[in-house]
Amino acid sequence: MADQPAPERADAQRNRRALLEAAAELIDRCSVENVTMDAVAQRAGVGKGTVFRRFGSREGLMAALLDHSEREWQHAVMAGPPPLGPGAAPCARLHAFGESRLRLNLRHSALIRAAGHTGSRSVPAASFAQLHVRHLLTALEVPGDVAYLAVALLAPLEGPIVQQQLREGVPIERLEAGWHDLVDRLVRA
Amino acid sequence: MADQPAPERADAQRNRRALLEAAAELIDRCSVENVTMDAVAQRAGVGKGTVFRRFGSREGLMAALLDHSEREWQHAVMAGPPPLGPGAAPCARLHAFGESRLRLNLRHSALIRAAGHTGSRSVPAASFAQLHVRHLLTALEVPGDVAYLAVALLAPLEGPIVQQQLREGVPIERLEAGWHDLVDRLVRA
DNA sequence: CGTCGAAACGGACCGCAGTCCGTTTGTATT
DNA sequence: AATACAAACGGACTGCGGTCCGTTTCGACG
Repeated sequence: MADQPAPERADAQRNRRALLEAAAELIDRCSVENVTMDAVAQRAGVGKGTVFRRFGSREGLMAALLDHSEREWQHAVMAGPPPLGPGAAPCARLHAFGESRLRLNLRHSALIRAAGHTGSRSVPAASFAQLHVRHLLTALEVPGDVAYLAVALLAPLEGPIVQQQLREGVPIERLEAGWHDLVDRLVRA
Repeated sequence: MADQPAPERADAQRNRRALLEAAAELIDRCSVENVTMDAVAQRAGVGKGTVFRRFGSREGLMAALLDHSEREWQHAVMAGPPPLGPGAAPCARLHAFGESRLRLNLRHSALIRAAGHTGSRSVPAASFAQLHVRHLLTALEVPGDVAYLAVALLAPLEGPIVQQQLREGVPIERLEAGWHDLVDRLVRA
């Protein structure tokens, strides 16, 4: 099999990198929501049309940015040190996984919001988290609809829900405790 | 204690109703995302500024619309026929509750998206659902952090998550089965 | 090295959310 | 009923996301 049908022209690739870099820089200077597409285009030295050609929409651009961080995290999960990475017992990994995911979703919450539904959890490297949890649950011999259980476990870690709770004054330690408790209850069958 | 500091002027109240009605009508004619604020204002026979004065933003308007349906549902839960309403055993009510909530979130998904974070679950009649589940869990003598458990149970019923699963081809019956299964596992302690 | 087609580019242009401020209207008071 | 003031109104205006299309550039091939 060949690669994707179109290997992408050289200037296009250069522009994409320039745009991502420009966006990242602008975002860390002012906040995510204050970065305009025009500003990104200008800083990258390209026309506005180019930005939209590459990323489709503002959400698309943010999603691309997210994707990068997400990949690093995926690497930490699949090849990093235990207990998050391989080498620890499935149960310990599951506990560590939730904690890590919780913090990740929190750290990127602004970006996640800006990425909307085009975000990491839709198409691309999509439900990596889901697959991983599912895998761990299987290893733990948890019975039942493991795929659904994975979704259900992950759901309360999502950015919007976590943020809402923090806004209501729930301390983050309690959210972590909740996660661990939830895992314990479901793993015991 | 008196009412809210400002009882709201008569014309203001009239305009609010007109706007909500206009919005509802336009939404059911074309889809939610095709309804513009100008159109709503025009149909209600008021200026655009008035719309924003009343509802703050497009999201605010959508949230107000949602709020109405949400209240009806709340009434069904608190005073309607069993098993959703009072009169059934707590366990049966909890099962019925999730199913009903799932369908509700699905039915209003477009509106929920349009209402963004200003939506029902933030400030106004806020986490009614959460309180109710918490109440039922307490009645069932489920031990632990019941407030967190309520959030965790509700999370996988949220619009975005449900829609994502449907998009992946999961049939809705499986989501319902997942809910019932989850409840069973958590209630057994 | 010259030619050619496809892909990328850029920026003028459009529609809509949201703001601003001068004007109008409702209501409390005497 | 007249007055006065706060609150509501309306629509011109701004800024940004997104589109469109004529022009430029890449790179494959002879």
